[in-house]
Amino acid sequence: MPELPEVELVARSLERFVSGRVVASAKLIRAGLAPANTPREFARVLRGAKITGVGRRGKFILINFDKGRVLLTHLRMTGRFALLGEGRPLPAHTHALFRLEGGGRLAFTDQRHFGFMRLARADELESLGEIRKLAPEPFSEGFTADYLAGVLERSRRRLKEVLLDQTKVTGLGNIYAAESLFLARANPLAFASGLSRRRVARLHAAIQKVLGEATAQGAKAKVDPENIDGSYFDGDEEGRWRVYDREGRPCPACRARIVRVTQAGRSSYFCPRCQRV
DNA sequence: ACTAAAGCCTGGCTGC
DNA sequence: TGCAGCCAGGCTTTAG
Repeated sequence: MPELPEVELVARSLERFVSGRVVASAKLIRAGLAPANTPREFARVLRGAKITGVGRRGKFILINFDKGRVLLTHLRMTGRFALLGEGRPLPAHTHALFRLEGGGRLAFTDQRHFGFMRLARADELESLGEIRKLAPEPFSEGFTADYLAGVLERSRRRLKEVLLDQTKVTGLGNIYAAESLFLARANPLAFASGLSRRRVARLHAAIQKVLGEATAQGAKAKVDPENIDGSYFDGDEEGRWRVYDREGRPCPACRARIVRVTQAGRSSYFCPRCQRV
């Protein structure tokens, strides 16, 4: 159920735990996980392939192999990896399994079957539909306040819907979008094109602050190799988010009650006083 | 081109 | 307690 900071943590964890390892055998257990590949191709290409590094683009994890191959993985809501020691039972909902030379297995599990894999040639990565359409990374040179202003100006949708559109801004999901809007004191229901230039600049800064802080927290997290799902928070859930999932609770800034509305089929949370339309 | 709504799945929680 | 209905941090596809 990860957004950019969680995906980043999963990528870094995989880098740490399995980079340099060689796949002894790979099995696509649920073929629908990787619709662009056949289970046979999956097994054939990955057998003997060495994991040379693990990266991230948007919410996609990129597992790079020698032989010029890359495995795109999207966790969607419930995808996760598990590195299993010898003799450990296979977790429930395992949809792909990689046996590693020298011992151990890497399992991809996904309770809700929303996750996605695609084995591709590294040289075609940028041309793949999944990657090509993505907006600039939030911490790249391309993601400036000017860029964001342009995107918002041209949209007829409401602010939060644009923030969730990965072709406009990458990495935000429902939670960090809500938190970013709160920090920027911007209303999720406001029309994107109506935002003042000043507020766009605040929103741009808020997105980087929210994602940056979460990513930094993730970098310090202790990760269980058997449960690589990007979770990094080990504190008291109360107070974890400023507005997300806090309907009826006091706004941390002004004590007004947080409101929840349904927007594009998802919950949006905001402070009606701090985040006026 | 753009946007809105339905659809993909399973499981946990809520309210009757 | 049993169960229907709702909800879940994502994205694609279809329809307009």
